[in-house]
Amino acid sequence: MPELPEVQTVIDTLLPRARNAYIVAVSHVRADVVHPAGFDLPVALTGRTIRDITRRGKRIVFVLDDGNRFYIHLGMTGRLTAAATDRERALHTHLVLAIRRGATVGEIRFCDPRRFGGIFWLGCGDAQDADMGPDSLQITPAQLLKRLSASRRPVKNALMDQSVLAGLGNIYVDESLFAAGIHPETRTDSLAREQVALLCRSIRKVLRRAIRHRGSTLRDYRDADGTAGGFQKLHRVYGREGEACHICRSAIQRIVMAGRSTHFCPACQPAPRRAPVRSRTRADRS
DNA sequence: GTCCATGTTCTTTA
DNA sequence: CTAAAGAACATGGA
Repeated sequence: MPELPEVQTVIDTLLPRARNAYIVAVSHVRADVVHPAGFDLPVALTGRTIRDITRRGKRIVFVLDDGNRFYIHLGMTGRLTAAATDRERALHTHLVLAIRRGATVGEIRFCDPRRFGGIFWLGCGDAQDADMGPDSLQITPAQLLKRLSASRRPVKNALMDQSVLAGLGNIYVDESLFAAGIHPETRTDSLAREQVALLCRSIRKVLRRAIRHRGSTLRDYRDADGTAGGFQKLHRVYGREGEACHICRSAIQRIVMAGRSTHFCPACQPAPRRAPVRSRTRADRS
């Protein structure tokens, strides 16, 4: 469930309990969530201190006192929580860090039923995110224009691609396109410069607002304290198929793009004039 | 039993 | 060749 606002909220709630925490022990490691395969996480982490936790796209990056880093990706159903040692452990808990801060002890737990998430060791090298686009909270109109004009895909598909722009997922792409009044099937190479600039502002605005409301909880997502988010109540299109658009009262539509549910207002986000999304046919190429 | 789900990566197709 | 579409991954809820 976690897109940028949820990941940021997890970090914001985890940091007060984890910064400068000493890792006493590492347990409940499920081998197939650790990358690279076979990496000895207990050896690397036991006795280290967590200096900081930062975010890059949807990645939660832990910075250790020895200069090494690793990140946790929550995938679809991952949860990262701070819990009292004696509190019952959830099913599908795949990593537990026993920590001590001064006189306070506790645990950081990673739980992920579907196991689409994982723990990724980075070491201390540079260029640890070379395959990722600019962060969605920092993106500038010029950067976005450059990235989008490099492809001819529907804008929805391009925005879902983490190498184009890091941090957006299915919910916030739909919400951002609605905020910008752009139909998801619009091809990126047909977006005007001003549309891209508006989209850029919309993305940042939607994300900041979602963070303010502590993310969207549809089912699984919780912050590090176990608290649900509130932004799902403020979604304008996501999950609102058939309901009235808050702006124009038209019925919100749902289609499938890139294998994902895609929601938009047919009036506020007018369909592209030429060649919508469909794949090219033999006749098109001749 | 069916379909669907907040994500990423590998494979196949065009 | 590259770009993009599609399938696969694993679990649970409706």
